[in-house]
Amino acid sequence: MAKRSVRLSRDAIIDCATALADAEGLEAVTIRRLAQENGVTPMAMYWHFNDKDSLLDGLAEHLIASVKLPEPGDGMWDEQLRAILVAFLDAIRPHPALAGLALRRILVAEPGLRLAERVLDLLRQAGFGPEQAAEVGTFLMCAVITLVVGDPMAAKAAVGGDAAADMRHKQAMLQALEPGRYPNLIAAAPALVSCRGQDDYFTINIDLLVQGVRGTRRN
Amino acid sequence: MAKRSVRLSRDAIIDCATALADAEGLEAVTIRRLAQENGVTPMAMYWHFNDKDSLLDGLAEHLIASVKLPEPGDGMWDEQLRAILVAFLDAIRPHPALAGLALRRILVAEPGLRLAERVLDLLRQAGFGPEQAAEVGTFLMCAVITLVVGDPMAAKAAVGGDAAADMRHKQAMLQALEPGRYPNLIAAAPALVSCRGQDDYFTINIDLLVQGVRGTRRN
DNA sequence: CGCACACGTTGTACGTCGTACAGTTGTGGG
DNA sequence: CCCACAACTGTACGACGTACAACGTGTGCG
Repeated sequence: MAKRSVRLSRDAIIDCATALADAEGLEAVTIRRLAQENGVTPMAMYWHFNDKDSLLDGLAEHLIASVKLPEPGDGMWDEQLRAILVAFLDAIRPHPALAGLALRRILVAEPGLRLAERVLDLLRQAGFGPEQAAEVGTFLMCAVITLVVGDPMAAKAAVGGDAAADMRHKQAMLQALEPGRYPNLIAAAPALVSCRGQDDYFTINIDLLVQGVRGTRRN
Repeated sequence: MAKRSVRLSRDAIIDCATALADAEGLEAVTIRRLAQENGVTPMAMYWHFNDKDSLLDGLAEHLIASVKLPEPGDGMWDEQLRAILVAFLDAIRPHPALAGLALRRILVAEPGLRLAERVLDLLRQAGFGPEQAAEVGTFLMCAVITLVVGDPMAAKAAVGGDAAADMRHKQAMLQALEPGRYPNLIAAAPALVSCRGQDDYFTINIDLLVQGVRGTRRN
């Protein structure tokens, strides 16, 4: 594709990999493909990254670094918590193929540490002890990531996989179930196949999480 | 390893793959490895499964089928909902390496359909409309799965990866952060590295989810 | 009793992946 | 000018999923 202008840089590779993942899914992000995309030999990648896993570390860090944390402000703790979760969500939503990488990588780089620190701080304000704040905070961040990775758009890339046709097919399958046994599935079929990726889905479930924290705290 | 006694069966392969994933992680579950484990040629697998993806479908279905759904009983909807989420959690906790497979496969086989139907039914009882029940129900099941996949035990298999040493190292790293910037991370360091996989973590966050549903419903 | 045939399995081969190891260049500071 | 070192190339290996065709074998029918 593109011949490199002067030199290759770690950041350029990460940007390229991010674009590639957005366009064709995470499985398209391959050492060889990235090299080709930059007009370079596969082994050239290993100058900038120790191995593929550290490339993925870099991708996750870059993704988490794009979170626009709101100022520590003065609102209620629950409003601030929602704002942080929404900021996190907004950052990862454009990159559903990469979101899963962050699941086990939040605490490995500085941007994730800042995010986690803010979340823990608010949970402490809400009355949680250090251990419970750790447990709830860990889950909250993982849950936000899960909101994004379930997106069916992440599966569109596979050899021209037609996502729309797939969804139509799935909905038809649900509505063809035995009405006696699965009335709710049939009634909810359109929403079940399309809800992920829709604004409603994100707002109602972020709400659920914040309400859950309110209902779980000790004071 | 093991020579097959008489013949190979789809179920035997799935059981073998499950055990393999539990022992060495999902990345050890490979067509060739499975064949070798059963004293058979790799291509023999393709008689029982179309391709690797349908093998993974089978693994996910088998996992979801192991959920011991409580009887539709007569308690409050929130108690019943918790019971179902706990049943789901209990089924997938022994197999953290496989849990992630279920994320996008709940609605593809019968056991997942039954689980989803029950969840939707209870959400309708709680006052949600069909669309909202679909959105919340989808998220609830994904969230329970997320509780399990974050487990650090899933990363132990890689070439003799010493999970305990890894956790000690991570905790030391957290506690070595600048105290001025990351006080909460430092205070919660022990819990942050060990909370996943502990009973507290699961119960408090299942609680959070149920409380969240209560706080989000319309009536 | 024997034979055909489908079921289950084998053998070989191809293309892709990550990456080890050693060699080669281009460029900037002495 | 030159040379050291950062950046990159070339070749090779083993593992992966799997296409395709050939092979053995147990079972049911004549």
